[in-house]
Amino acid sequence: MLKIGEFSRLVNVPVKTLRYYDEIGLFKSDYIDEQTGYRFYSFEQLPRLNRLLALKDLGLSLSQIDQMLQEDLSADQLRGMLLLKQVELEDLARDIRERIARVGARLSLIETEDKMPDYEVVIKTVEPILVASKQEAIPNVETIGSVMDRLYNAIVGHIVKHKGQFAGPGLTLWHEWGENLQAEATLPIKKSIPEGDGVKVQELPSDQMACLVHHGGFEEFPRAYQSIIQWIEANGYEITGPNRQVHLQFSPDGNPKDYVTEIQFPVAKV
Amino acid sequence: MLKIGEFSRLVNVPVKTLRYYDEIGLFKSDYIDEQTGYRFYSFEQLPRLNRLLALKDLGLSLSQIDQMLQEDLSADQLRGMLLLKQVELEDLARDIRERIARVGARLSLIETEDKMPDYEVVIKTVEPILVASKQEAIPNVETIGSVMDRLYNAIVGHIVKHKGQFAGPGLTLWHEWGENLQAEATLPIKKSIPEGDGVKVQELPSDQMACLVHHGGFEEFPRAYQSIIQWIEANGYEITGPNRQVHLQFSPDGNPKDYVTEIQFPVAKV
DNA sequence: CCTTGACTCTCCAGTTACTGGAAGGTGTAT
DNA sequence: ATACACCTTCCAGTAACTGGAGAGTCAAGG
Repeated sequence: MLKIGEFSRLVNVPVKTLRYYDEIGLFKSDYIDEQTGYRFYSFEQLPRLNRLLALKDLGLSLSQIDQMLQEDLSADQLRGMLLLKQVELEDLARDIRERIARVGARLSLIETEDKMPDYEVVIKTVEPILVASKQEAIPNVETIGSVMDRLYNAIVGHIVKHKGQFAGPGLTLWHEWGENLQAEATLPIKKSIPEGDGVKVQELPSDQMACLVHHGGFEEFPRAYQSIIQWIEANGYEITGPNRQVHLQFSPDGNPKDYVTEIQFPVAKV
Repeated sequence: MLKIGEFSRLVNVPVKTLRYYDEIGLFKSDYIDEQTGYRFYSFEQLPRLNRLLALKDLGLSLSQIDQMLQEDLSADQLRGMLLLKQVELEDLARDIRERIARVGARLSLIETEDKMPDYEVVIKTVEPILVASKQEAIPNVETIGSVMDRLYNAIVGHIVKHKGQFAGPGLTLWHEWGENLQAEATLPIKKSIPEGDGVKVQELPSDQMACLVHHGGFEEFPRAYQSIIQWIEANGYEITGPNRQVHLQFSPDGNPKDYVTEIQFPVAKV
């Protein structure tokens, strides 16, 4: 019989921890002196504790270990739990590899700019959203403003006509870049309304998005776009669809300095 | 101005979490209505929150993030914190790889034996320990018992002669295997005593040990040795010195069934 | 105007696997 | 007798939330 301190030294487990395991019933002392309350441990307990430590070493939680230390567990059940843990660990390993890559990307940004990056890109999953939308080609860049005005006015008119309810800030989808630029103006609505007037009603799907918030007018967009695209490449994602501009703060006659726009690119891990 | 729920949806962060960040002062709401206590958030706060989320994504703790969000941090300080995090993550990644390997090793043990292994091997660091010892060659295996008896008796005699105090169970070191087997019997002592009678006094160094506890007589040792050596190989360690047998429970005239012996091999990661 | 339902508030408890400390009892060596 | 190491219980704290109770707020619909 060993006192807790002796046993602690033998197995290299802190006294506090042994008392804790005793308390939660995971590993009870062999015998307790009723007078003094002193715990006593025996050598016969070593195999159980060693198995416990070995399982802990694998990264199992104490409650899982508690289950696995039950005598009547079949080899198949043990196998199952270990396989599960293996998968879990591999997921974790992947997570950490990605994290290391992200830290590296940020470090190299700091190296080049000698400060934190101007734009922060975050990955988030957007909810599906019901919208009324209208699409049109943009012949050349100067006309963007007027085309968008026209599109949004048409949609607003259509929604009002059908007594639809608005459900949030408008967002613009950009379908094709380069020669034939296609913009789709959309307005979220609460309930479906009939289509017509060139206005479509659709549910934008839930998707994983790389997002960036831009404050200010549209003339500074190129830098923002460059940042987000650079980030997407540096972090091992690829663009999987049309990007969105969410007009969080916007009014056609407001001060462009106050505009707040979120740029979103649907992405997937390469 | 957005209510907490709207802001929560916008940034994809649970309301509870926003309140928590507010409470700990990491990310305060822009304005609080004094009547209702409602929190309100503004678009201007998005950059800070996005930076926060990006840093969290790197695996930094909230208090580290809090520091990094201070405006007046130099690029060098940022770099330092990120480099630190990088090292930490790489350590963690290594840990997890090893853990995956251990889970794999245990799974293959279960595959071959269809149950948990008989012996559990644990890695622990042993404390340095002062011992009186005597070494001798073992001409052939049959004589082990008598030689060990003689060695231990000699050491006990020497310690008693110098009024030394015993400090724990004896342990035997095995120096050379195969042709010329060398055994060193040792007894821990509290304070140093003079050498003599062929008895050496030395401090066994602290070391990382692969350990296994065996209950019963010596005739079952081969299986125990086989288990521990197999484990050491399967888990990517190598043996770096003489192994020890710690005689936790032993008396020359006792019942061998009650013996408890811990077998320890000093090891290092390959 | 009243009700309903969606939101919001604060406060408290629980999560994991311990760790630290206080206050008090026990065992052994000098 | 008195140190001193060791043991006991109980309470608090860790990190980053999450869940729930109980109560107040707001907008829409009847």
